[in-house]
Amino acid sequence: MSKEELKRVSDSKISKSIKKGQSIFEEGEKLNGVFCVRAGVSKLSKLSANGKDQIVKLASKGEVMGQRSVIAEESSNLSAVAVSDMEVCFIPKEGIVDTLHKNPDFTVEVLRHMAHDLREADDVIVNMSQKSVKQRVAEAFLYLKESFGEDSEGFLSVTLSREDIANVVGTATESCIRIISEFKKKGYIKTSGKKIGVANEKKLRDLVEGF
Amino acid sequence: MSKEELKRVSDSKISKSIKKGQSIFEEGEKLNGVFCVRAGVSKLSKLSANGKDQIVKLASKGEVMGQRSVIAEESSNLSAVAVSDMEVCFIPKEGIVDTLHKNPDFTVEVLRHMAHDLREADDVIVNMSQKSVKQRVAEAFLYLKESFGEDSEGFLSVTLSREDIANVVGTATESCIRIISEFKKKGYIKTSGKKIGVANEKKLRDLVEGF
DNA sequence: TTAGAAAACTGACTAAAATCATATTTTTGA
DNA sequence: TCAAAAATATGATTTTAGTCAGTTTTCTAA
Repeated sequence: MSKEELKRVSDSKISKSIKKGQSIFEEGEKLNGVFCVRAGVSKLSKLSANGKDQIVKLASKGEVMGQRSVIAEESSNLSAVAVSDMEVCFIPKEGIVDTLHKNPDFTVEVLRHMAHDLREADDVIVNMSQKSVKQRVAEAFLYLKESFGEDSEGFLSVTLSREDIANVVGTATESCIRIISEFKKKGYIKTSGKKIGVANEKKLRDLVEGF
Repeated sequence: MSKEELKRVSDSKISKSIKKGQSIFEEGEKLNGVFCVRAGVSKLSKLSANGKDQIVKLASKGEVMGQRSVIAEESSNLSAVAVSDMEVCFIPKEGIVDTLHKNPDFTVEVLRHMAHDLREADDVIVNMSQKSVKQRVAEAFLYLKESFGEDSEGFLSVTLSREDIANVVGTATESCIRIISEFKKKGYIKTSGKKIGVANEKKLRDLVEGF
């Protein structure tokens, strides 16, 4: 499109407000379109057999949710729930499938994007299986800082509950809390209410690298 | 293409023999084409910081390796090593990129395929983070049986070393061996030399589901 | 504003898996 | 065919993370 065309399509649609905690779509649901995030952050998660949610991805402004399912013509393998108040717009399936077949450049663009997502997914697999919970928590904070930025006081712009952080990392909430306490005590991070900020990026990085 | 066109392109190329254990491409390498597997099985793995390989995918007949990197125009995030003697053929980048822009149906086909891979990757992430090592080992055997079949005597067609199995599952080799011994003792699997066969599929399935 | 609920936290204990050490078996190449 | 190397196996121990139980703090809605 790519950027321009997507923007045009997106702008033409009515944007919808979603309150924090509200669901956008559910695992198993048939999606008849994709959702573009205009503002706010959504968690994309999958329920595991033991009843825990695993957060696979966080989507923020400019990102598209549900395209995998629409393209593969499968029901969604993930649920999307707002982590903060959001603005999203909806693009119906027909328009997309149509464009995919008519505009090769757009399709290649989408393909590239998905190739990138796949690489990220590979990286997550390796992290999950080869790194300790402590390393993964450290990495999560670095990722949140890098991807969503921080406010004027150096706190992460996205505020996740401890449970959500645990679900990103793939660990028990209590374990996650313990590690957060430890990091705080060691001065790697700082907290203010629910807000968390990276205080010593180098130390966190060293930890992730295994030092 | 799609099937036909891919086959045509593929057939026109010289197929190359790869001996078991030989490398096809390395992590970080720039690929100027993709590899189609004609025969045999290859492991696609990524080296983690602690020096262990994580096997992300096993590719067999009909599967294409390296397309993610070629499409995203990035160097490969994975290494490919033959797990058995193989026949592979090489399709140069140019031909692919060209076709992608000229043949939208082909591109959509590739896109669908990648969407599918992405879903599988999401599932792996959840398994890795939410299931026990024992469950993952059980799942690995079921996956190997389902994906690559078994011989006339009921042994898995792909023979992986214990270390490779451990690297698929994301665990220490010793832990993997212990679990294999346990499964054998309980009659869930049978072995004959290096060969492993599923002996009680139901029990393995129950274990994966958490019973 | 305040009671009740939810989230965050802490401690004690248990279970799972990694690590280290070493033995045994299998494979391989000279 | 035989010695060395690699793979497989097993035991003992330690580390890591999960579970359970209970407390404190924070948030929320009547």
